[in-house]
Amino acid sequence: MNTSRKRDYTRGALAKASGVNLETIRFYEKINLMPNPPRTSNGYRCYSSDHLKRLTFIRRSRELGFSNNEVAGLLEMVDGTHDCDGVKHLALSNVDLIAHKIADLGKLKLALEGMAAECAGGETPDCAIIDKLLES
Amino acid sequence: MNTSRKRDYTRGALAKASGVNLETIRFYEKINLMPNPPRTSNGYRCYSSDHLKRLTFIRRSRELGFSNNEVAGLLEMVDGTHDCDGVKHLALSNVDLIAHKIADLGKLKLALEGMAAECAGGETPDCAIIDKLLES
DNA sequence: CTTGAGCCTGTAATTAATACAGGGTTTAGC
DNA sequence: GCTAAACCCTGTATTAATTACAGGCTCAAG
Repeated sequence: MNTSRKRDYTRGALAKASGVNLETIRFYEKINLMPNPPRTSNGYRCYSSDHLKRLTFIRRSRELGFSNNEVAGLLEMVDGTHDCDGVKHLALSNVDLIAHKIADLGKLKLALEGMAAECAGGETPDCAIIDKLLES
Repeated sequence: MNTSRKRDYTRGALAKASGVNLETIRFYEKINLMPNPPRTSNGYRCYSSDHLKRLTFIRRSRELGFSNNEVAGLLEMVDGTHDCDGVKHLALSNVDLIAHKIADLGKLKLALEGMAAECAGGETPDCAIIDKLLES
């Protein structure tokens, strides 16, 4: 057994393991997303697998579009009794936001594709499509 | 007909008409997304409907997730200052960019929806979303 | 004529990082 | 045992994209 009993990480090791930038870890410490870790005798930060878990949670949440403030809220729920309704509501409101962005991007993509097609002639492009986007 | 013949806007009026913050207009001027407008005798900025059009385009593009730098590229296309080949290339590379963004957002949306679907809601002690974010 | 709204300028604060500068330590090679 | 690279520490500065504020002018209404 003894697959990984209380492995320690330096800041650099934690950065590699979590996929979070070295400096960003210190930043998260400053804004209290991450706790002040214990230090070794030489003053180096000494992280545990719990820290790795928490930091990975933060990274994933950020990648899903949660702001640092929202992540702080999620972490509070992780730490305490998590209020499932609150989490779900936050997730779904982000889904709405993303869906809207996707729809808008689709429209602009069509407009740009149309414009590119008109550019094929070799003359100065007619910006009718962009104009249309401007008017709407 | 004379629906709107060369209406002038103050900075405040332009802000209201475009939906862009008053201060942001000055900022766009500083980073050259917006031109230095003519001034009235008292030094006030004097905008036209062309400025409004351009600023609205910038706002929409920003809302669609383009960086200010990317918006600058889009505006070059709108201005038609480039030869057709350059314009077409820029347009198509932006289409790629948008397609990529759409794909990424689609993945995010699926991930969030999947997590939310597994979440029972209510005040149950376990939250599927948080569990997923905590997974090793 | 005197408020107050609106304009002007330059600078500071905000969010979410990232990048130094100028040090101290640790480890790997010779 | 010694040197040099690699890694850690701190604090501060920079980035992007705004937004806010301080300290003044000016214009329109009562």
